[in-house]
Amino acid sequence: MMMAGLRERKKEQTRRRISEVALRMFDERGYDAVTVNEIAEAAGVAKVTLFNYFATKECLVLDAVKDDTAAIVAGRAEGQSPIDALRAHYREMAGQGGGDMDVEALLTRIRVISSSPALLAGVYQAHAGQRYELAAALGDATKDAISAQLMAAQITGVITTLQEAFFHRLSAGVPLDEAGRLLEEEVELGFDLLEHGFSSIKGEKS
Amino acid sequence: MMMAGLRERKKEQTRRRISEVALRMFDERGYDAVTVNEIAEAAGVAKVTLFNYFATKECLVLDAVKDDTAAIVAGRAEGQSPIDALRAHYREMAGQGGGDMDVEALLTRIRVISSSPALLAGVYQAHAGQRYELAAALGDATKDAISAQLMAAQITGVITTLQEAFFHRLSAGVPLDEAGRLLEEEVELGFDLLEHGFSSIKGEKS
DNA sequence: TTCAAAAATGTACCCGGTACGGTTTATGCT
DNA sequence: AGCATAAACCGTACCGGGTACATTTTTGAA
Repeated sequence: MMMAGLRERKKEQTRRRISEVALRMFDERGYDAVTVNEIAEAAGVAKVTLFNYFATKECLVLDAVKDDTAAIVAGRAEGQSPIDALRAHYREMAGQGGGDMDVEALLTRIRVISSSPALLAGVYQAHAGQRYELAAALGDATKDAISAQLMAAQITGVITTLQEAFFHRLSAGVPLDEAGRLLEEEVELGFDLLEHGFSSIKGEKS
Repeated sequence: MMMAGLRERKKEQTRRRISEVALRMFDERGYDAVTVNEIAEAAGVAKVTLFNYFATKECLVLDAVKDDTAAIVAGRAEGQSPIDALRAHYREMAGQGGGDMDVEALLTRIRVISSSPALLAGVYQAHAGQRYELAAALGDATKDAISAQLMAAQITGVITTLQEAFFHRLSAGVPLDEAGRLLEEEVELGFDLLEHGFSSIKGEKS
């Protein structure tokens, strides 16, 4: 009988502990200045065990971050265009301002990531992965492969940019609800750009 | 008097030798399977010297690769829109099929890069850097910062995708001139997408 | 209680990259 | 030509991330 084991719970618990300890240490002393040995010791495990939970040092910070545009496109309602599905999703997401998320933890995570070139590189890599997945998901609804790839690249670029702007504001001290409101506007702007192109706002310099 | 020294020539020569040796070894045995010690030994220099020429192992392959969309935008003709300048540049580039480039060397470079996750990560990082520079260059011509960033992200995405498709074809054995012809079409497609949006080709499934 | 599987561990090692101190070599000046 | 200087080069030792391996501890279930 597989009774939602105690084992599994302990594992998740250990994993969380390692991750939290690491994030706190990174935040206090900087990503590069903290060694995995120190993290392991502080978390009360061996180095090998740490690498058993997290494949790399980067993963200690980045494993918790994931976006899944491809899934949104693949799971869209019948007859809905991919771009509409994505716009609806991010519109809602911006509206509720994240909702159930732990703002404190998120902020330190952002702080750590954005102050480390190595971690930023990891983020870029993740984006590239998303781009490929999204292109595959778009493949069915577009007339050819290259169009799907081009659209996927543009969409991923826009979403990435929106996220960055949002996080940047949070880091700068803008309150969550105000950042959410700004994000709502920018989501519309971004998706309008995707749907209608640069020519729709060309030369409208304020 | 700075008379184009023998020293400088030797340096460039050494640098090239290291780079060429490294690329060949990577191509033969795989990026991860070759150590920098081996490269240094094969090139007849000390490991320290190698790292004096190339900051990291990645740089041995990636230092030769660079694109400069920001410069194209910054140096565009009076009254020309950024997007027009970029389209013109890549149109011409595709037309002459690279022209003076060494196809053989380029191909092995592509082969090495695309078969190594570490190198691909480096490429993605470079793209991100380009995105920031392009956003800065676009900043003057757009109505606000976020629009510039969104456009830069879309443009970078499109150019990246076009490059990837082109290189992918070359790797697959498509002759250079044919790949160039296909690229020409796709450049127009990509920039049309940027200018007029997805709605302009929506539902045109062939 | 007992036993097999899973998890954790310690050790030793590899590789990329850096610090340091000493040696060669080109260069510019006399 | 000869000499001083600064640049390039080198060997060595070291650090930190990551892995292989053999061993021990823990855990779930019979």
